[in-house]
Amino acid sequence: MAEPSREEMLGWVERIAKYCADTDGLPLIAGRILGWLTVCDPPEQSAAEIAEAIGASRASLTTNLRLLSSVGFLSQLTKPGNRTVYYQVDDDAWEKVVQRQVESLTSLGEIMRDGMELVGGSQKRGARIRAAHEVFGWLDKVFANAPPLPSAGRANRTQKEK
Amino acid sequence: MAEPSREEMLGWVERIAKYCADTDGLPLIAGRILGWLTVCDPPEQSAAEIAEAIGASRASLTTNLRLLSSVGFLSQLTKPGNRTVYYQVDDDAWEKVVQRQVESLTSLGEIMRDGMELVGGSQKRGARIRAAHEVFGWLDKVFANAPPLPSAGRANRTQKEK
DNA sequence: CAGTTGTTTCAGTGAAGAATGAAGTAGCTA
DNA sequence: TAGCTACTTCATTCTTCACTGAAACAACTG
Repeated sequence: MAEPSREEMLGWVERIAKYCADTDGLPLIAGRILGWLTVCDPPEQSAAEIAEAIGASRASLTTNLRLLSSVGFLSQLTKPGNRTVYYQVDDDAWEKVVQRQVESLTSLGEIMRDGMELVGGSQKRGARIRAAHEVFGWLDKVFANAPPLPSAGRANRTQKEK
Repeated sequence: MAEPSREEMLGWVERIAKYCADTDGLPLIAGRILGWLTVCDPPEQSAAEIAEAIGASRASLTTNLRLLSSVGFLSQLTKPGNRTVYYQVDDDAWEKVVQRQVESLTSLGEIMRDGMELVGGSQKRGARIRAAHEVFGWLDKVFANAPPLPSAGRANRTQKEK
């Protein structure tokens, strides 16, 4: 298996960044960081290295690394006798992305439930919202029947590497 | 069942609008329109009526009504001997919202597949992206096992009311 | 042909926020 | 203590975009 070229990797990173920006409202640079850290070698990288790779300023890196860490997508890693902080993506970062999307749908379902209560689902005027509400009932069912997430099998060995 | 007060309705509309703006990147006013049309009485309303209800300018209404129509969330309705155009939400508008979210996740899954191909999922450096990829495999399975959408039962009787 | 009504276009305003350079801070080394 | 080096904060620039008022437009009525 040939090593991927830097260009190929950056192309892929850019797709990820675009996705994050478009659908998650994340800053472009945050998306690039996330993308880069999922394919780079080695997995842990300093802010400076990342900045160089994706072509962003250090200041931006500070801001966005904090953002990603606070949401729990990244973990930090320090090495003895070295002031540099290394960052790496959590193994289940992307799972969190998915979970967040699913949860947001769930919350929309709750709003619909409230709406139905508000206008009375049985009346004529409730037809539209009743249709909407059914969709979320369907969604609930889909996830109720779902197999457990893959991460359930993986212990949370992220972070701790004693 | 008591009629909901205008205030209650507007409060609910605002929740919907916030959701749409936050997670779908829709303009606030578009979200308000969508929300209002989901609970208003009667279901079909003129641009002027909507503008009055949600407190927006007619110009904004034009813009956002076109936006919502182009995405297929609204349908238009005219009455003989009346120049006014009435708008109403499609019965499956909210289903489309859900579908769009799901599709966006699917597309993310494709990006991950490409990424794994890029770095080689078997190598050490592929551990992170392999974990990500598994999540999307899981997602696929979840929807593969899913019951059909409720709209499959409902004929598309929107639009046509002969 | 005027007059009325409903809708659309257009240019402008304001606000939000991404990204940066430069200055500042903190920790290690000699 | 002086001098690096890694990182952070701050103030600023720049862009984007929702929203609006005013004017233009189109269709119908008498």
